[in-house]
Amino acid sequence: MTSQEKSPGTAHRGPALRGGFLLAQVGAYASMRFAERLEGLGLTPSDVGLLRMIAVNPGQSQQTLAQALRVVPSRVVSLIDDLQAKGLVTRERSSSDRRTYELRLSPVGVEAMEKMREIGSAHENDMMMGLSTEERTTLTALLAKLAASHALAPDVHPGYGSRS
Amino acid sequence: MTSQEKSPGTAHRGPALRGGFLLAQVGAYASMRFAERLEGLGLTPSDVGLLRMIAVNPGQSQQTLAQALRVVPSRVVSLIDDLQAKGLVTRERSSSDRRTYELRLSPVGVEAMEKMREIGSAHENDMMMGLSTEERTTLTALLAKLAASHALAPDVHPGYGSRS
DNA sequence: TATTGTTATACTCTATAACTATA
DNA sequence: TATAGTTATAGAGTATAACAATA
Repeated sequence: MTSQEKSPGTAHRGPALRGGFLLAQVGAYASMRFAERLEGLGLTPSDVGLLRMIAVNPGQSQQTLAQALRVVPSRVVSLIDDLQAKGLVTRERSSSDRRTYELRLSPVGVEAMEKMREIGSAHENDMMMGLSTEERTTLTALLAKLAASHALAPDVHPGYGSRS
Repeated sequence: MTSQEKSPGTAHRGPALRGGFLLAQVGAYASMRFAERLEGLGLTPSDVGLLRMIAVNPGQSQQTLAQALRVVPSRVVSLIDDLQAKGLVTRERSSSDRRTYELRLSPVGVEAMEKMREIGSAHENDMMMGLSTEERTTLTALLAKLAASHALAPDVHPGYGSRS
């Protein structure tokens, strides 16, 4: 009903091809919108992921983090540098192995996590706006199933680097 | 059933928060896998999107393309430079306005489109592997609904640049 | 004077490799 | 000798701004 000129481009390609593209398209859009919301907080999506990893597993070393995120250790350095400069994360030399740091959220970091949760909630509502409650549940379940079938780690966004 | 140590991180956060993250996570994964498949063809996901826009609307100018992709014109220059260097796209001065080029696929470009279609199809199957036929249909429909509700252009992946 | 395409430039992100301190 | 973290450097990707040709 919308094709006025000769332009195809709207309704070509069968369902066999659309799913992968839609996944990438909607996913990139979701990331973009989330990043926009975070700007107000002075954080990037990477920061958020990192903070969550630290919150979930306090005392972790940078190496451990690098492996979990599938990122090069030097990348973690600058990421944590930022977070520390913002006062969200503390680095403390481990007493058992003084080569490593123990990473923890500062009180400010804990507050930031709370704000992030609110932002995440608003983002979720905004993203899902067009779907009914039941549809949201279905979509989330299907996405979770897909994530599981590809062995995607529950909390790791594969967008920290290009390292496989 | 998988939480062995004290580590949470698997089952926290209610359904109210997971959808947006899953969208971004699975979407980024889909993009990554698609990019990997394209490497064999010597193309990037951007190239593919561009080729498709040109295939759908032959004779377009670079400006038109830049607007459709929401990218700065200079970006289109280097993107098309690449495609032309690979022999996939032709630039021809428009006879009505000699400032502009008319962009078209070369015969090689048309062949490449065919290979891309195969790659896309294989990618789709791989991505959806974990879902039944019915589930795939449901997921695709829900994603399409989401895309429509956010007014995402049917064929434009929002990943060409940072320009809103 | 306005528009299309181009070039030159700079900035951001990320990886690689060499280095220091500790084990 | 091996490992954690760091620094320096380089490459890719992308935007901005100045510019030439055409309108």
